[in-house]
Amino acid sequence: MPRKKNTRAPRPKMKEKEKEKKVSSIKSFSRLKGMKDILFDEYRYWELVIKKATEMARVYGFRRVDTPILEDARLYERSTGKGSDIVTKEMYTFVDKNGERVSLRPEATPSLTRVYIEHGMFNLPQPVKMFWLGPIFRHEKPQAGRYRQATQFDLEIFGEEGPVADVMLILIAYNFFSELQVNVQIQINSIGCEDCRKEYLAKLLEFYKERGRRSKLCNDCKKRLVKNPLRLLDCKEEKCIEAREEAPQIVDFLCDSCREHFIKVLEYLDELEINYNMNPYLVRGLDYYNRTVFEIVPVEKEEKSGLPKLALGGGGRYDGLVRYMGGRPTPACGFGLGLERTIAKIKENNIPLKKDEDSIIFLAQLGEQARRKSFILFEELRRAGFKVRQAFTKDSLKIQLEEANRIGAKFSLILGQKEVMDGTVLFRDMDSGIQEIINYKKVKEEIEKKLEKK
RNA sequence: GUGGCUAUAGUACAACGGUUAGUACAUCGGGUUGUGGUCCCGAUGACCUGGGUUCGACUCCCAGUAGCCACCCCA
Repeated sequence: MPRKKNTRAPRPKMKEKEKEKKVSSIKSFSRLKGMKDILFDEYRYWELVIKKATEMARVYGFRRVDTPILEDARLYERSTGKGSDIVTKEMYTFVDKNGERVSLRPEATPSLTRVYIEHGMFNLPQPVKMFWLGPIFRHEKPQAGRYRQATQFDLEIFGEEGPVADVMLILIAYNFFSELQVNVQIQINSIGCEDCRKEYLAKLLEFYKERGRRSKLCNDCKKRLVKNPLRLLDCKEEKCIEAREEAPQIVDFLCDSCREHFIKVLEYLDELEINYNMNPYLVRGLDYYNRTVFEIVPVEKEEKSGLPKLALGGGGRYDGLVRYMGGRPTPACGFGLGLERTIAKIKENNIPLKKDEDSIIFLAQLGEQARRKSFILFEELRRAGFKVRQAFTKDSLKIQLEEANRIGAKFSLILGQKEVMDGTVLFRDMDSGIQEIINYKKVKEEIEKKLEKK
């Protein structure tokens, strides 16, 4: 056949082109706002992070629990609480066919508390330590590090009152990040128990009501003064920050047992050499917290950051929740941390991922007979523990070798008509391009030998 | 919910008020019908939607939508 000249392909006639255009203008779908697809290479980061989370949880004796993504809306309204934005503004809530109000879970703790109660886990040896990992949903405006579907790694300890539990959680979270080479600091505070907080709140209100002070607050804070005065403390408005400087601090109002608890926590953290910062303004947005609250924030390398850093995780103690949700009085604490944000940090730090695999052996085939034989050989090698790859759907050797190259195969085994007849296999070293003929029956031994040499 | 920025092939970017909207990478094909990575040649493939200004808009204006970012809040 004569060589094709570089004649131009005839342009499609206008009509055809228009037709095509019509076809392609059919509405196509795209992701929902704030939702992300995780594709091929990206997934390697996920494997890394999930593996680390699993490992950390297991080492410290946490056992995995999964809960449904959909729950009774009231579960969250009661536990997370109407004082939180999560419930009032951000929850995905629907009415199902039976008229039940159901919600996509916005966080893990309520479900796990439900699990503890529903399955009578107070009958298990205490404490009960749960490891949970999965998607959560919050209907917010998406932004850097904020998605409507996010993934959390969450640990909860039920039935342990002592400060060791708080510390263990903080330690795990801290190690989790350290070992992923993400530099973090723990922001920590104690918001006391119901009793001491009551006293403190009274003082706090008194303080803010002093002459002129209230009028200086931002509008949100004026509302908070009535609804949720603790939250005055972590307002980011400059004037509110100014105002709080002189405000009474809750640590000064802790009752004896709360103070002792908090001090013990801090002592442990000192001994464990965990980088923490006692932050008297940290209060957290959920209703159920008491005593220890903490957040995990990234430590930036240079002074590149403005003050508000995205928290990578947060948690604390919620001793009253189990009872409040209808269970026996049970002390508890937990934390959740965001995997998307964690991965973003890992990427930011250019932490190299381990190479996918080395010493991949690619199996190429030519012709129907050879393909069948390759299938068998492939299974044999796979069972023998070799990292084999193939492209049996392809016919052309060229394309198969391209594939071998793309995935970084060390060697290719080529099996064609000729080799089938001779009972041999072509062995190709992908770096050098050197090939040799080896006996089909001795393939495994030969591969072993070659791999050792490398 | 409020505000800012952006919108061009699969991706990353150009350009222009006026016939064929460029480049790189990716993809596909060929040079090599049993040989990849390099090289060479070729091909496929895009102006977010609607309105306005204009003789003429991908370009200018407005709106919508989407994306990114910030505030709020949080993982």
